[in-house]
Formats: sequence, structure tokens, C-alpha cells
Amino acid sequence: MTLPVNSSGSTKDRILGAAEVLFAQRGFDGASLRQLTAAAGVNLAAVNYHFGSKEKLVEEVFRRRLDALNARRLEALAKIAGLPNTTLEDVLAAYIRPALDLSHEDNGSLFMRVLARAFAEHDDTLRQFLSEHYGHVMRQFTAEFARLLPQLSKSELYWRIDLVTGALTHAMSGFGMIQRKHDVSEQVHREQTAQHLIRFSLAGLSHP
Amino acid sequence: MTLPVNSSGSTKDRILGAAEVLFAQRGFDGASLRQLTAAAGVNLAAVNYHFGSKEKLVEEVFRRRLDALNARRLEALAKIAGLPNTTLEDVLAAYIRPALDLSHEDNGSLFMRVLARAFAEHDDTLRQFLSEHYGHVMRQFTAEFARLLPQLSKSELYWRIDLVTGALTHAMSGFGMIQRKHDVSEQVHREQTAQHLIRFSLAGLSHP
DNA sequence: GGCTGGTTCAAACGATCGTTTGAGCATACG
DNA sequence: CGTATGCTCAAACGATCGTTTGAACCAGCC
Repeated sequence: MTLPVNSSGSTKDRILGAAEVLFAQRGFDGASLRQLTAAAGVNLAAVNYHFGSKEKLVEEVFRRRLDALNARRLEALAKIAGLPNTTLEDVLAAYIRPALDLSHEDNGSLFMRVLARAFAEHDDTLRQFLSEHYGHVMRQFTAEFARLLPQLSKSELYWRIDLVTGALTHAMSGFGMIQRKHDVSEQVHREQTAQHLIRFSLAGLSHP
Repeated sequence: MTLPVNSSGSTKDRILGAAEVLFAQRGFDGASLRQLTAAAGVNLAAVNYHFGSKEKLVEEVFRRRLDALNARRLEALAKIAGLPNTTLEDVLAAYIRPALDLSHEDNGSLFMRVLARAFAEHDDTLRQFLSEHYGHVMRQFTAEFARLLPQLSKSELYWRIDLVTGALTHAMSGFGMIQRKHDVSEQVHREQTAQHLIRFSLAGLSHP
């Protein structure tokens, strides 16, 4: 309906910004290039000129944010991994906090919705793309979880990590009913969210 | 690609069956009425004749399964709610097992994918429809959780239930990496899944 | 038989989609 | 200056979408 013209940055950046918003709001198929280019204030043909196709644009939207998220998670993990006094809570914080931080920068919270949508769509090419850019991070965290939870069998550990992932995806994408109250600052709410996620995951991972 | 013609049941039922499969595979927008009617072996115009529109068909697909799921959950809850010796595990079982049972009947497992997709789509009309057909069930379970977890504040309880919901949705919709091994029977796998979900949720809900 | 109400059918409708085209414009370089 | 290069633009392309149409069919009933 409304057509807010974004007039800052290069054409390419304006397209990426508008794409992130519209993909989160209406999905990859639901957001048309005409809506997208109108919101970005650029010509329709600009998408195919700068990105080659709509599908390539989708991948670019992912890569830009996912690279940043992966880098921060691995950086946080590197500081604690393998140390003798590292706790499970530390590893969970290294996994969760970068995602929450990203959610509150720029249009980052919208990106988590985009990410959750990609999980829901069972599009194979997109899942393969996610696996390529995501797999090695999950593997490193899983290895660290395994070190700190030696009493769990491999299958038991996978199950629990899988369920933790579900809870995190659900919470961080804003699906749930929990919304920030108006009398709570964003920073306070983010910290509360982190505390809930970490303590919940801690209990789910380490119960006997 | 393949066009398996389903030739059993009435035209209406064949459409509903094919819709459940295709909506789960390609999403509500991704599955076209032409693919759908071809798979069902009926004429293209049959959808609008029997259901009025594609959107009405989507609602009908939901209602059929959701009514069954709600009925079983409430039935299971009614047997234990309010009793003095009821445990948290009993309530969780009443919530989780009907969904798992449904997943292994007919095309039920596909329906859980459809349900998860509906969560991902932020379509307001569909969310409102889900809230109407789902809200009272969640309210009854929440009341029972509150009774068995009196030490938790209301906000704390909502948070934990929200995260449990995320884990369940994730697991039951088949997003995760956990797949049934070929040497495990379906019944055994279902029981293992139930055990994992219940024990994980138990730990997440009741940790100090 | 004739008629009726419910159902199926092929065909077409208008709208919207992603993509392509070719002219137009601006800036940089010889 | 001329010309090459990178980018933007309006316009059109073919394809596919959900929906509508009107004829055809087919029971059951008078």
C-alpha cells in the first residue's frame, strides 16, 4: 500500500534494505520485485541488472547478515572453547547473544524472521545454501557441547540441540506471544530475553 | 513434475488430500490450483465450485485437522486436569502425544508442516483464524501449568511455555535434523520422540 | 419421455509475475 | 571534442496465476 521511498545509499544497498523488510513481511514469493523496487525507490530492472535474478538477490540478503552472525558467534566461541573452566552457560551465551544483538541493529530483527521463513520453506536450494554457510558453525558449537556434556550419547545430544534450536528460532523470530512491554527499554528486554533463552536451554540440555 | 492421480473418495475429499500434501511441500502461494487439481485428478474449476476460493480451501484444510487435534488434546487434558495427584509430565503428555499421534495417521505429518508454515507466514487473517481455533486450548493448558508451577510468576510461565511451543513446533514439523533411522520402526521412533519432547519440556518448564 | 438440480468440463478472462530490451543519460578518459 | 562505460529508465515479453463462464453430462423424479 504505502510506498516509502528510501533515498539513502547506493541503488544496490537500497534494494538489499527494502528486500530484507519485504521478504520478512510477505515471504520470498509474496514480495514482488515491483513492490520491492518501488519501496527502494529504484527502477524495476535494477534488480536484474545488479543481482542477475530474484533468486540471487535472496541469496545476497542471506549472505550479508549470515556472514556477520557467523563471525560474531565464532569469535565469541573462540574465546572460551576448550578451556578447562568453561561452562555450558558460556557456550550458550556465545551462541545466543550474537543473534540477539543482531536482532536489534538496523533491520536485523527482520532478518531473523527471514531466516525462520527459510526454515519453513522446504526449498532445497535455499536449504543447501544455508547448510553451506551455517554448517561449520553448528559443528563447532556441537563439539563444544559434547565436551561439556560427556554423559550424553551422541543421539541424545543431537536431540537436545535440535530442540534448543527450535526454541531459539521460535523466540528470536518473534513468532511467540512474548512482546516487549512499553515500559521496558529495549536493552532491558533484550537482556531479559537472553536470560530466559539461556536458562531454558541450559535446563533442556543438561537435565539428567 | 509427477502427476499422481488420486481416484478415491469424493471430489471434495480428493482436493483436500492433495491440498494438504502440496501446501506442505510448496507453501500456500507456491502450490497452484492447477498443480493441486492435477494431483487430485479433478477439474481446475472444482476448487472454486466446492470451496468458493483458494483461501477458503486453505481454511478448510486447517479446520479439518485442527478440530481433530484440539478434541484429542482437550479429551486427554480433561482426564487429568484439576486432580490432586496430576504431574507436570501428565499435562505435557496430554499436549504432546495427540500431536504425535496425528502426525502418523493419513497425511497427518504433512499437516504439522502446514501448521508450521502458517506460523512462519505472518498473514493476519490466517493467524486470527488459528487464534480462534487454538486459543481456548492453549488457555486451558496454561491454566493447568500454572496450577502445577505455582512458584513461577505469570510472565515467567508465559516465557517458558512460549519456548516449549517453539521446540515442539520445530520438532514435530520435521524441520530439525533428527530423522527416523531405517532400522527403527515408526512406532518406536514415535515413542522415542515423545519421550525426548516430554523430558526436554519438563526440564525447561520446571527448572528453578 | 421431459425436466431439474447438482456436478464436471474445456476454454477463456484479466491481473500479476520475473525477465529482457533498447534507448537515454551521465561521467571519465583519450 | 569524441567515445567508451556504467547505470537508469519506460516499455514490452511470455508465462502463470486465481477466477469465471457456459455448455455438457447425469443422476432422480414427475
